[in-house]
Amino acid sequence: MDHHIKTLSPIKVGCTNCNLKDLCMPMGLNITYTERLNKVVTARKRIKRGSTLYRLGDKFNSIYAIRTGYFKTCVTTEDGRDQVTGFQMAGEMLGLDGVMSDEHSCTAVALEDAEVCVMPFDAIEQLSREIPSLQRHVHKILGGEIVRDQHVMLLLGSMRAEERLAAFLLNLVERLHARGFSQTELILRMTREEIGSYLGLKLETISRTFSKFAEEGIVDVNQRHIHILDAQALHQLVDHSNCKHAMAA
Amino acid sequence: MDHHIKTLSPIKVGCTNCNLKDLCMPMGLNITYTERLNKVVTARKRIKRGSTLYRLGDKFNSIYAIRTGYFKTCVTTEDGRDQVTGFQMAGEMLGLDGVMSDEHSCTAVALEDAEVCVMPFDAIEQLSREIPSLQRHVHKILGGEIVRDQHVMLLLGSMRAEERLAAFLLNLVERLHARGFSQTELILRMTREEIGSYLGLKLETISRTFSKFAEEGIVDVNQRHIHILDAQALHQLVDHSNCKHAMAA
DNA sequence: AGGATAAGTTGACTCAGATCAAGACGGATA
DNA sequence: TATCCGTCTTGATCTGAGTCAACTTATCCT
Repeated sequence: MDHHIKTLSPIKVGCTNCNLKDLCMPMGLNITYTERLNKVVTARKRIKRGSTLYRLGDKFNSIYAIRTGYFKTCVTTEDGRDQVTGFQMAGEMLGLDGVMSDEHSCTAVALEDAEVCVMPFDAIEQLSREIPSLQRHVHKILGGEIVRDQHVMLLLGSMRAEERLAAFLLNLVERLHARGFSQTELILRMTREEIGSYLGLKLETISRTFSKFAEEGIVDVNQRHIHILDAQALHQLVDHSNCKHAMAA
Repeated sequence: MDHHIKTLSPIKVGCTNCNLKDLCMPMGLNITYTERLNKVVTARKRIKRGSTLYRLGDKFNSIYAIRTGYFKTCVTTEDGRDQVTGFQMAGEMLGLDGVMSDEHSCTAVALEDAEVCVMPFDAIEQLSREIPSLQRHVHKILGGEIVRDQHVMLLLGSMRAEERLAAFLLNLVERLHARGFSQTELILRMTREEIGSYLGLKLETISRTFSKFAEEGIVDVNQRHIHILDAQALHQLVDHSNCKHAMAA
C-alpha cells in the first residue's frame, strides 16, 4: 500500500528519463534545458476513465502532456449535444484550446484511466523566452494543431463515409506506430458513436462501413480490436477521393 | 502621379499610425513596443485579385497581416481539387499554417486586389522573447486559429445546409462590424462555389439556400450584395440545430 | 457596343447516409 | 449463473443534398 502511494507521489519520473521525451515537450532540448523544463512540471494528475481533465468554460492555466491513457476533446453545446474534435494519446498535448481566450473552448474526457503532466502555461511562456528552441517548439505544437484541424476540415467537407473512416484508421495507426505499437493492429479506445461524432457520421454508418471493409477483406473487425489486412486499399480509398476528375481528364 | 507613387513606396504608414493597429499585431502594445514591431515589418506586398500570396509547399519564412483586400486559404490536393479552409479580411493574419513544418500547408489567394505587411517569423520570434505581451499575443493568434477551426469542424460535422449558411453569414457580418462596417449589409467577395467549398456543400445548394432565405424574408439577396433583414432568425437557425432533443426533453 | 465567358438560378431526378426499429453480443454486477 | 445495460449490428425506409442539365444574368475584353 505504501508502495502504491509512492508511485502516486508528484514528480517521480522527470522529463529527463521519461520514455516519451522524444515525442513530448522536451523534444529537441538538450539535458540542461530538459532539466529546467522538468521544474515547470509542477504536478501529475490522474484522471479516471470517463471523467474530465477540464471542461468548456474552465479557466485556462495549464497545458497538459499525456503520459498514459487516451482522451477525446469535444465541443459541447448548451443543450448537452457534442461534437468530438479529436482523440489524443500519450506524448500529445492537451489544453491549447484555452490559449486564445483564457478559458477552455472544449472539454477533455479520459477514454481510459490516464495520467498527465501539468505544465502551467505562464511558466512555459517564461521559459520559452529564455530558450529559443523551446519557444520554437511551443509554436510548432500550436501550429501543428492548426494543420491537423485543416485536415479534419478537408475530411468533413469533401470525403464520403468510407474515405473518412479509412483516413481515420490510417491516422490512428500511424500515430500508434510512432509510439512503438503495431502498424497493422489496434484497439479502439472509443465507441462507434464517438468515432461517428468525430467524422460527422452516425454510429450506424460507422458500423456498416466497418462491416463493408471486413467483407472486402480490407480489415478484420472484432469489436474494438481492428486488424488492418490491406493498408494499401485504405490509402487508395483516401487518395481516390481526390482523383475522380483527374481520372476523367 | 508623384503622389500616387509615394503611397506605393514601402513602409509609408507604420504600425504606429495604421488604422488597423487595434485589431492587428500591435494590439495591446505600447508606443515604444509598437515602434519596435514596426521595424520587423520589412516590406509590404501587393497581390492582384486571383493571384497567390503563397502556395502549398512554399518555404515558410513570414507571416502576413492583411492591410486591405480579402483572401481565401485552401488546401489543394495533387489533382487540383481544393477545399477552402477560410476567408480572411483586413487586420487578420495569414501564413500561420507554415509554422509547424517550415512549409506552407495551404495556399492563400487574393479575392480582390490586396496589400499585406510582411513579418519575417524569425524576427517576430526574437522580438516576442523580449516583449512578453507580444509573445502572449502571438500565442493568442495561434490559439485563436485553433478555436476557429474547431467551430468550423462543429459546423461541418453536425449542421444542415441552412444552419451552415446562417452561421457563415453571421460570422462574416460580425467580423465586418468589428471593422466599422454595417451589421446588416455586406458584399460577398467570394463565389457561391467558394462558399460551398468552405461549408462542405455544392454551389447549387448555396444558391438554393440563399433563395429560400430570401423567400422567407430573412435576407435580401442581389447577386453578391446581401442585406440581412432578420438577424434573429439566422441566430435561431444556428442555435436550433443544438436544440432538437433539448426541446423534446 | 457587342460578343465571349464566368457566375448564378432553377428544375427533375438520384443516392449516400440518416432515421427508425429490432435483435445480438459482451462485460459487469449480484 | 442469471440478468442487466451499454454497445454494436443489420434491415427497411426516408430525406437532404448531390448531380445533371437548361437557362439567365453579370462581367470582362476588344
